Amino acid sequence: MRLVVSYLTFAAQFYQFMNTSVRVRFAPSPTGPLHIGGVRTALYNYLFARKHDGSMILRIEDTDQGRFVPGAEQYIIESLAWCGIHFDESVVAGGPHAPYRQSDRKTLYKQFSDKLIASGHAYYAFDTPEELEELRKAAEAEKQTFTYNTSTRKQLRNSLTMAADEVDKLIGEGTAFVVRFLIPENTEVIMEDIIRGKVVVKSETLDDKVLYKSDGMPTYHLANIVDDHLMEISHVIRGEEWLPSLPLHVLLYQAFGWDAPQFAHLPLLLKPDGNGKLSKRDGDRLGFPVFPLQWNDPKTGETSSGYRESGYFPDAFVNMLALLGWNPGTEQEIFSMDELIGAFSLERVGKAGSKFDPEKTKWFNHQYLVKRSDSSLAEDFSIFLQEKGITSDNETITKVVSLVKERVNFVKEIWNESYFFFETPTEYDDQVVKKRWKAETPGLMRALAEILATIDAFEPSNLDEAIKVWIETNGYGMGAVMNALRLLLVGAAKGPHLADIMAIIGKDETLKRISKGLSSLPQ
RNA sequence: GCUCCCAUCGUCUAGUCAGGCCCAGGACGCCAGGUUUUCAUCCUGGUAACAGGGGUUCGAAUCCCCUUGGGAGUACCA
Repeated sequence: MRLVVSYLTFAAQFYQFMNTSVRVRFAPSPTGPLHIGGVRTALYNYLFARKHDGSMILRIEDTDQGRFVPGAEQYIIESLAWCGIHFDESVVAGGPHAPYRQSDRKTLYKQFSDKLIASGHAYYAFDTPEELEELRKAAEAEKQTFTYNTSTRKQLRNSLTMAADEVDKLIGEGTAFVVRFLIPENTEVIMEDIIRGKVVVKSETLDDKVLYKSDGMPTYHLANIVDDHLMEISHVIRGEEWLPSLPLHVLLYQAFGWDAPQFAHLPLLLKPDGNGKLSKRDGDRLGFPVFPLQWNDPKTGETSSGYRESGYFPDAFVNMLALLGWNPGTEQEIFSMDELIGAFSLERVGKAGSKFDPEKTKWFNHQYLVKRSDSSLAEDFSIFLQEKGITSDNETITKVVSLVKERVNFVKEIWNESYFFFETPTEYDDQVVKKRWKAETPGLMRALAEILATIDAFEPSNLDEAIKVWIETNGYGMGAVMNALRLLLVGAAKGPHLADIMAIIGKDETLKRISKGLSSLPQ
């Protein structure tokens, strides 16, 4: 007969009824830069917390001393801050459950490991990594997988197979040991996931995971459960890669006699082409950032590009990420953080992985760029101008920005669409010359220059009117005149309305460009 | 291999829980046309999907089963 174990305790359900506060955590490991999948997990946690007036906690899970990467923790904090994801409790802000870095909580975990041993839910194991490695290899040679579980633990060196005094002796001598969880036999672990529904696993397919390492540190599994319990986490929202660990975690809560939080396992972010989890290499290969901020690896010296440095607005980036795997069920696509908070629900998170689309990400940035005020855009753009050694007044830059912003996705692209406002053309596009610069054009341009010279107020409306009258009076073709004029003023077949260009560069510059062009182009 | 998860246009997705309103809607991309003094924007239109097979049902994208495909996990990593 199977013993049915369900983590779905009444208390967990009561969180809703009792209006007990929602408390969620983002718990990254500082082993490198946080990639956009991690940012999305943090974002969903944040949206959920804010939506329910709950608390958002940042906990650093650095129980693997061998994988510590200097700067990674700071990177994570800075990245999330850039995204507008703020924490109520964290290594920086502190909080009622401090410390929030697991390495700083090290001494805490042993008592919980001991407790599990005392209650018979865990045991000591003395097998060395080398011995286990050998067993794995041997199994692999026979196309099998070695698993430390019900079927093998009776043959291994642990407190299940050894006499109590021998175990005591070994430990007393300082022999290295780990603590393993004793997976119960013949049990069905029944789990409830907010996104996936009911998931059932037979306990004998699970293995006796290490809870406490020989270096005196807990593994992720132990530390995670202990801290989530101690920190009173109500909902665990994390990536789908953790789903296979859920049975263990549920069993752990049971072993401790604790109420488990509710779980929600998010679908993964997949590479844009083909299949598989999005990775750093995909970004390099396909030319888009996979990290929020630029990252300089302290070990390899390698630099990875970031969304911030690539010119993305944080709110556009967040908006894009929010819609990857979640949707509001309406046709709205542009959301501020506050709107996301209002609309978000875990029930509307999909189950299937989402392929990341760099093109749509650019579209989002375009939407935000167009929406941004001309003056704030001008402020950003003037930094690019300064770098190019170009000086111009704010009013001009603002006007220029307003004329070209519809055409670009990024602030840095404004230059390509507006350089001719700041620089006199030095060369003329061959194709355009061929197409627009006819034998009669020079005469036309000279005559036009004379007309323009008589206009004092270089305003778009005046210019349009004067040119129109002149063209109509003389029976010229609008295209013949304007395209040639554009060639002289811009040097290419591009740019906004000509009168707007002339009004901004002014009368002197306009006339100068015409005469300069006339002297360098064929007569 | 084993365990678990997943499956609608090229991509993100609506619709699936409560079967008919769906010969499947929106967005990105792409293509065409229109507006325009250029380019772009913009507007209009188009392209394009229920993985396959069985059931259940008067009726299935929606429910069930199988197959196929994809993903994740399988460490003294998280």
